[in-house]
Amino acid sequence: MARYAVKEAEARWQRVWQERSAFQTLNDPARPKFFAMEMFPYPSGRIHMGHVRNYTLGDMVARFKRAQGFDVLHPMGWDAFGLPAENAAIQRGAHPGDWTYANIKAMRTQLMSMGLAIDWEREIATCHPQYYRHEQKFFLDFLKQGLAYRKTSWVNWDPVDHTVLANEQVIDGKGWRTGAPVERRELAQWFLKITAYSQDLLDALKQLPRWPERVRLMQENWIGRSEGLRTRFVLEGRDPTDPLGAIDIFTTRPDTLFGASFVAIAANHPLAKSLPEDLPGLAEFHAAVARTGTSEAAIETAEKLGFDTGLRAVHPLDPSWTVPVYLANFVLMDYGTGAIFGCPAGDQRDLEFARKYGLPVIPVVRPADADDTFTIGDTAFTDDGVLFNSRFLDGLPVAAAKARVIDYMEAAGIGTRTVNFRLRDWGVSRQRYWGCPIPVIHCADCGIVPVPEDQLPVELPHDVTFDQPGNPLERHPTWKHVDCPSCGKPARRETDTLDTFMESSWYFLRYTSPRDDRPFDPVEAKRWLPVDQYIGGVEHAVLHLLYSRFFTRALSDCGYLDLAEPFDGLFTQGMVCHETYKDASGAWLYPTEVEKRDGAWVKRDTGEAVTVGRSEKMSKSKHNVVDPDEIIDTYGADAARFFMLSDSPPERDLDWSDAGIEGAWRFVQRVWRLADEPGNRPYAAADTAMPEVAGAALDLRRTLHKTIDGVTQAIDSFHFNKAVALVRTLVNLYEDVGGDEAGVQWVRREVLTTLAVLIAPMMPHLAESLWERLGGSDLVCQQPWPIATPALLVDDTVTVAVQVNGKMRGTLALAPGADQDTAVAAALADASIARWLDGKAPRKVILVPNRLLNLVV
RNA sequence: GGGGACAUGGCGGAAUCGGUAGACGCACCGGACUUAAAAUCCGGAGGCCGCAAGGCUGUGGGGGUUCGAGUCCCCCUGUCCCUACCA
Repeated sequence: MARYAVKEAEARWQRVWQERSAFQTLNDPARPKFFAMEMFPYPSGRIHMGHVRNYTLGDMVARFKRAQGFDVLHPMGWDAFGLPAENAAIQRGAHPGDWTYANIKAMRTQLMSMGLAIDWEREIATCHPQYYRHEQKFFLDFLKQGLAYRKTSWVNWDPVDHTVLANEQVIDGKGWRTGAPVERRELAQWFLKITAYSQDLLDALKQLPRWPERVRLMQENWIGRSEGLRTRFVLEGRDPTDPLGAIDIFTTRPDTLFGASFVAIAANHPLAKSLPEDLPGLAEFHAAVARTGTSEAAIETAEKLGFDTGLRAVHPLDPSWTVPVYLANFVLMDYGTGAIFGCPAGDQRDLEFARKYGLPVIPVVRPADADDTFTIGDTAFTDDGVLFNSRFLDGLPVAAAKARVIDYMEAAGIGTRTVNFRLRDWGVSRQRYWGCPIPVIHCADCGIVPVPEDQLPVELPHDVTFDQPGNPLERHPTWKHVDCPSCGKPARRETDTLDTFMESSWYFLRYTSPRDDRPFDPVEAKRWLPVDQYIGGVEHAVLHLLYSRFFTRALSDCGYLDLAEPFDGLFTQGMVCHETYKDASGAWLYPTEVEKRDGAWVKRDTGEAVTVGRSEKMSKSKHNVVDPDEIIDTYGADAARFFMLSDSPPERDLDWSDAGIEGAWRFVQRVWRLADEPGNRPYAAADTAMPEVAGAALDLRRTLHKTIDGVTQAIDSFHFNKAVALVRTLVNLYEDVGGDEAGVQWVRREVLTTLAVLIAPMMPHLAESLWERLGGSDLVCQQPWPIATPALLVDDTVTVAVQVNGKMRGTLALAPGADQDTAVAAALADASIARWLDGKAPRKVILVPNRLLNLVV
């Protein structure tokens, strides 16, 4: 039996598509536009299964929309700056630029072998000066608009290598390369004022109905709007007008002010920095803080530590009441004012702190059904309740007490109702080489001087070395030494580069006119944006997507465009997982190193027993990866794509398995045989007039049109696995219908030609081969999407489920739309149903037309 | 620590609005073809009881609402993702 020669066919169609520029953006204003975009890859060197899934999903949408008549923009590019290129330079001696461009070349070839309907003429790489020069211009605009500024913040510092480490490079508090305990250091860095848009970024989430609910929720919580009170605790014996004479605090629980037992400030609060360094225990406290990483998880899970400064602060509502002032490692300078008041009775963290340092616990809110003898044990009371021990707030519920105390304090001029956001400004400085240079110059006399726009781009120097740790830009003999553009005296270039999230915050704009001298052509951007369908991993749910939303607003405010939201539709795909394997020594094994022999997993070469672990996200560290190249080489791109679309819904994790890809491959072969080997299932020649279609032929035809309808809806709603199931069901029925009457033959041709178009977004190469074999004109990727005939979507009879007292007792075949009396009569006439009624008449009847009949006796 | 999700046969999943649970596929079992195997084709199957007809039971665990719950509500358990310098 002749197999479908997958490799030859796929290579041939890819060549044909390229020769005919089949996927070039049409730029046809008569058609509605559709911007389909997947998250662009980091050029690591080889595509992985996550990429295959992402681009398969995107290609499905792009090809489907193209068939539906849209002018589709479906581009590809490279998120080409980043840490791995520098690691490669350190480990292998390769230049980050050379390494990156070689990787792009290799990965482009791999992506092309997937047969994606991409307009490759719009390809971009963010490490190219023609890309990042525009980003530098944006930075200068942000600087002018006050959206970029400098301040100090903490970084992870490796004391041996003398370099800044990414959170990822800190493992159990130690530097990944040196193993030395990481220290926190304060460094002056560049920030973008994303907080200027906090409220707008929050409000606009409501206008993104085509985003997953969970992503909107995560962003909402990330922005973290909270309403509360800002007030101050004056330090005992100090002048309240002195900047260090009082502590400003923000609280969302002003109702619990009468339960205050301490004030806590961040370790890097200005007041903390003003303390005498020789206070006993202070150095130890700071050392402990410095040992904690800078990540949120590290800070929040660290043991709560405090240091009593010996200072006392006066309660804002009672001049005779003072509380101690502590430094605390859980108070963050970036949130609110960097200082809190502690009410142990109403906050679990405060309670633990109070117990640890022997501070009083004054209960101020009690459950509504408790009396004033209510006390706090080892759990703070954080629910709604009634105020007590709280003077003029006594007896009020929490919400009323909040309003009352804020009103009182505003009237007295000792507090302000304030909105606070958890969102912090975006730190964009990186002390690294392989990123976009920040276009400013530091001059001893003039301060920070922007690089004049006619001198952009500030290009990275190519001649850098990675033989010693730290930023090569710092060590470069000449690069950073420039004359001040303002006064002409010797000055120093900024050696920090930009966070790589900067490049991904505007690449969708560049795609609309990738070779323009400007960042983008405003006319093109206006036509194409927003992106109609953006597809990528849920791991980007907060950061990348929020930064892009901010960037679009910031660019609009700088006059580049008039748009707030860059992504109209968002889809977040699940991860690709695979079983894990370990040998007896606990070393991870690659799937290619193991095999199943007599029902047990063993190492392929030695036969040694292998432990099979649960399926986890494919990762190099656990070796549970499958190489897409090998899969495409063995089974073809169509089978790989079809498997990616089968079974698992796109938003869920997908388990890669050999059995799954083999099943997909078998289906490719099976579909091909339908057309190539008609055998006892002959189909009509092209242009045959329609004969009478009845019986099995009509059933098949009805199924075809239901399939068209179902597949269309399934693709529209991202239920690609259901689209696949419908296609398979159609093929199953096709194979079940025998005979060679004219009607059957005619319907067979209708099914096959329609099938070619329906599967084209899933298995584009097979679809072309099928189309060609059937004698279709042009290419199947140029065919319009089929439309179901409504009359063929309804059946002669419907199956109605019959329940007695809510239990399934049988089914009835009824005419569509049969009324209650007809249905009940039919049920009573059916002995297998009637016997459950015990001869009684139904007391209540529930009919769901065409679906269900429930008789209650 | 905080935030977000998920849980249905041996496995991945389907069930559009609260209305026939298990579509479709994988694995498995039996059969055909073959010297044999592969491929292909035909048939079977949630579990328990039963020769069968059929019955009972069943969507992580516990409770509730309803004529009817995988779906809605409350509580619990487990797993995964994100947590601001990985991208």
